[in-house]
Amino acid sequence: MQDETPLERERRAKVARWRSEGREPFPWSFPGRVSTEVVRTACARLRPGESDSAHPLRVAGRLRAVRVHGRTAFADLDDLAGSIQLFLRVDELGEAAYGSWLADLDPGDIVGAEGAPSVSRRGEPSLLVGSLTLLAKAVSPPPEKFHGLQDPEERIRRRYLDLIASPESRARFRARSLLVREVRAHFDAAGFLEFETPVLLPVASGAAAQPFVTHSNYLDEDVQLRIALELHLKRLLVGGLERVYEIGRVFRNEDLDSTHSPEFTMLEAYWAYADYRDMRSLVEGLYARLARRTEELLPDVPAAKEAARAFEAGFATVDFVEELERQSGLSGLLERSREDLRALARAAGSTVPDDSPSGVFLDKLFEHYVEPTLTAPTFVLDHPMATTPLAKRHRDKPGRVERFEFFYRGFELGNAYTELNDPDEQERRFREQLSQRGEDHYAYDADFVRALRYGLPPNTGIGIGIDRMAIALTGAASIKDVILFPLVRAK
RNA sequence: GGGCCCGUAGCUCAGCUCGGUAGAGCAGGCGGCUCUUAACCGCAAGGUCAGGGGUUCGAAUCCCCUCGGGCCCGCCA
Repeated sequence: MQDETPLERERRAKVARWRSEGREPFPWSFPGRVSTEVVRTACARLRPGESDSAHPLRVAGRLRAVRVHGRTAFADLDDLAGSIQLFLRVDELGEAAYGSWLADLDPGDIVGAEGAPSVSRRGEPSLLVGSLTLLAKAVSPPPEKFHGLQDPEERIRRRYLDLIASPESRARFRARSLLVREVRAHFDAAGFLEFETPVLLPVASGAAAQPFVTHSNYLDEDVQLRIALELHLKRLLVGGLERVYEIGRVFRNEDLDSTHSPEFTMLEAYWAYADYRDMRSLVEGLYARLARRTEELLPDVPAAKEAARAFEAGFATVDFVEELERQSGLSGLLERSREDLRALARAAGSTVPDDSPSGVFLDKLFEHYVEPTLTAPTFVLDHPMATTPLAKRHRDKPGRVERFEFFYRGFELGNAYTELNDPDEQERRFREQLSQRGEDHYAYDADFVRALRYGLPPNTGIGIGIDRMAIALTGAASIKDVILFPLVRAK
């Protein structure tokens, strides 16, 4: 065996011994198994020292700690529901079986146990084991039982070890999965249809980001991985599907840090014959629901409790320009020249290039003066036209678009517009974007513009970063704590 | 792109400031123990100190390079 450690050699010897005794160390199944929670429930009726041998139960999971006291032993068995203490006695198992088990069992082994629910004299719910079955030998030892796996690199590269060692990590990822289910339920109930649009495209479009490029042997052409879901979902509205959404991976060839990942999960939804005010109501309901659910899923996590309280109170609403002027003490921002805005952004510490459009400087000012203050759930409304090329102009406020972003704990969780649906204006804005960039991988999606010429109904659309949603609700410190396998360098 | 920090046994960590033959706990081995829960007690074992180079009589420790990682700042609408 390659790179076998002495510990692994020892454990393989146990596998060999097991086989030589005619027992299978990797059997096929363990029928009739219940979760450890069922055993706990059964134990709740018992007093310390009692056991219910009339109603045996079968559990299966991973052995964590084994505590041997001569002719009695305890072991903790973990499953997804939690854990239960196994209570092993010579009196129950017999000398030979008991001795053999203690010789050949190791922490990390996957075992099945059958026995009577019982409560130890010290009051610990247990299973008084009548028979044990090895279900899969752990040839490699698990991480340290008390401190777990601490090395942040190993926790990511070998996530299975992190999940074995950290109940918190397991609970967080379980919560993420169930929250995504909740998101789907919310959109489904509102009459939306979920679709899967292409990942491989001739030209990635719908956002300004560096794409990943790969090659199709069939076409003998380079293709790009999508950077957004928007343009294909809007094509579905052109086609008459009216309410559509997708939860899918998008790819941006950029840095990995605590809030960015080169591949991340985006929800986008488009809703025909509705505007951004309708979308606001939908989002408000969504987050109230998600926060409640998070609290159920993670009752011991303070951030989950805080979120439940925060979103129960609903969202605050502020106007982009009014709030920026209020927080910064500046005035007349919409009337100021680009040079003036650049100077203000510089003064606020931004180092974006001098030739950036004026909207970029406004965004930087907002990030600097306002975003850190947006700790409570807040909708920010009606951004300056210059910051937002793809939204429809505001029906009442000159120089603005119909847009909202929403914030919680100081960072942006989503972004919605009343969407632009004029094909000629859309084409003009794409061309402007191109001329600002001048790089061929920003070539625009001409067929999308062609689709709009056939008539895109008035609609509202939203993008929600699912990873950031998970961070905000579960209180995770980094996007790496909510993405199971973040991109790492090959070793 | 800039700055700071980390890499020692399967795992969790000391040792590095001030150079002198590598330390502990967990896990594993052997022995003991019939109510522990980070069980406990005793004995023995376990190392390419990330890799390479340099300084030195002598390097885990000082210097240089490389690899991998972390944090902060900047950039990424």
